[in-house]
Amino acid sequence: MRYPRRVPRSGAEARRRLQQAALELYRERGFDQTTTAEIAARAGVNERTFFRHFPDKREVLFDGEADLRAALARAVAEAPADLQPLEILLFAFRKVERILEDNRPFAEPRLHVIAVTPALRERDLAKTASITEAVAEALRRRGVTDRLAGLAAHTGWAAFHQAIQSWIDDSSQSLDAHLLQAFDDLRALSATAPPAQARPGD
Amino acid sequence: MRYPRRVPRSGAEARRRLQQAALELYRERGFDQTTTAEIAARAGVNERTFFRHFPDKREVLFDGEADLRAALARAVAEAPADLQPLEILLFAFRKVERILEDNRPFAEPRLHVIAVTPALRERDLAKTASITEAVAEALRRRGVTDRLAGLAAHTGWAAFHQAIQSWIDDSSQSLDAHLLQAFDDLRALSATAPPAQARPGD
DNA sequence: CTACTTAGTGCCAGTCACTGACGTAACGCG
DNA sequence: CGCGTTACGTCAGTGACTGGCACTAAGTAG
Repeated sequence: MRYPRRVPRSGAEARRRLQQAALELYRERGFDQTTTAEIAARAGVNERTFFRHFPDKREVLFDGEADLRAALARAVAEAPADLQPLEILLFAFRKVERILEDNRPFAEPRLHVIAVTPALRERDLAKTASITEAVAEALRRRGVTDRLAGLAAHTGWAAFHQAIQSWIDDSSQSLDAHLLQAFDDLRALSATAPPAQARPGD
Repeated sequence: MRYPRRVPRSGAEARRRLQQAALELYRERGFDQTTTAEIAARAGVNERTFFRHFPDKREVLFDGEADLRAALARAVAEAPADLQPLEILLFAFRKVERILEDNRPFAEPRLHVIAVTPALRERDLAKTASITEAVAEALRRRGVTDRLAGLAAHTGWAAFHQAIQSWIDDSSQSLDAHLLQAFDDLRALSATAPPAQARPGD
């Protein structure tokens, strides 16, 4: 009787409850000190149901990354044709900022838990890599050279990541402002790039 | 009696045997289809001993990353004083190339297993992040701005990583040649960086 | 040669993440 | 109302990982 009868058996409902319960417990007593059984209990479902909705204990905090990835890939594809690789990325990041800004109430505690939990940081890095690869692929579809696409995606994401961190630390400015700042930094960095060198193979 | 009596009880010995056995089994039947008990059995030790040498089933393939991290940090610290951030990194990467080149016989199958195993790719990304952070810290110690250091480390590592991939795919050229190529690409990318923009906050 | 110390190991019991199989309750539809 | 589909509960397992304790092979001091 732990499951409210009035609630329709929607699946999405249990899913949301599990995510909420997991985030709460991870914050209260830490990721390692939380069992999947406890999460399920707080969400009012069976432990088995937890694993029907999420492949593992970590993934419960990483829902929606697929959406971000898809949105970024689409934004890259739709960017104006006359832009250079990094300009395309700046355009794309600015276009998906809203997804993060609207999600801040959930995103902030989530980022905190991830930051203090090695296992979750690992998963976060994997998600980042997945997104970066999707962005690189989107760039290639626009005709950007193979090697250059991967490099640009990594570099651009580094700036984006930098912006998000600054935004979390200093919410007095918008994420957009932090993003533009980060790309300015990137420009400064580029200005100090090492000069071309003679290669042994040449 | 599975443990040869002539072999001194050195610890390092068992450690090496476990690494070898793990790599073999992961290649033969896959990471997920291999149990830690099987690894221990092939190495001629108890399963418990496996976990005394390695914190988990993955880490057995990631020994030595700490050495690479330390070597890179040292190389960054010892780079000529008049270099710019990315020049410092190129200098540092060229200095530690040998570590990878000497290890190729072990590194190649290892990279293959990692490439086809999601769980191992995750751990690999975590190691990469750890190294990147150490490099950024080393840059900061040289007086590089906080934000710039992280950005430079990420960007530089992206080039290094790119070089390693190219090197694995095409061993006809040295790792050094691939590395110089990657940094040339980086320079080309920099040349197309988006121009400074007016920021709302200004 | 003995006693003491230290490191590396074997063995055992236990927790917990995760899975497969099977039965059941809640819908959606004709 | 019957009926298929979907989400869920229950149970029995496998395997990664841990703590505790005893044992054995060194080295070291006396």
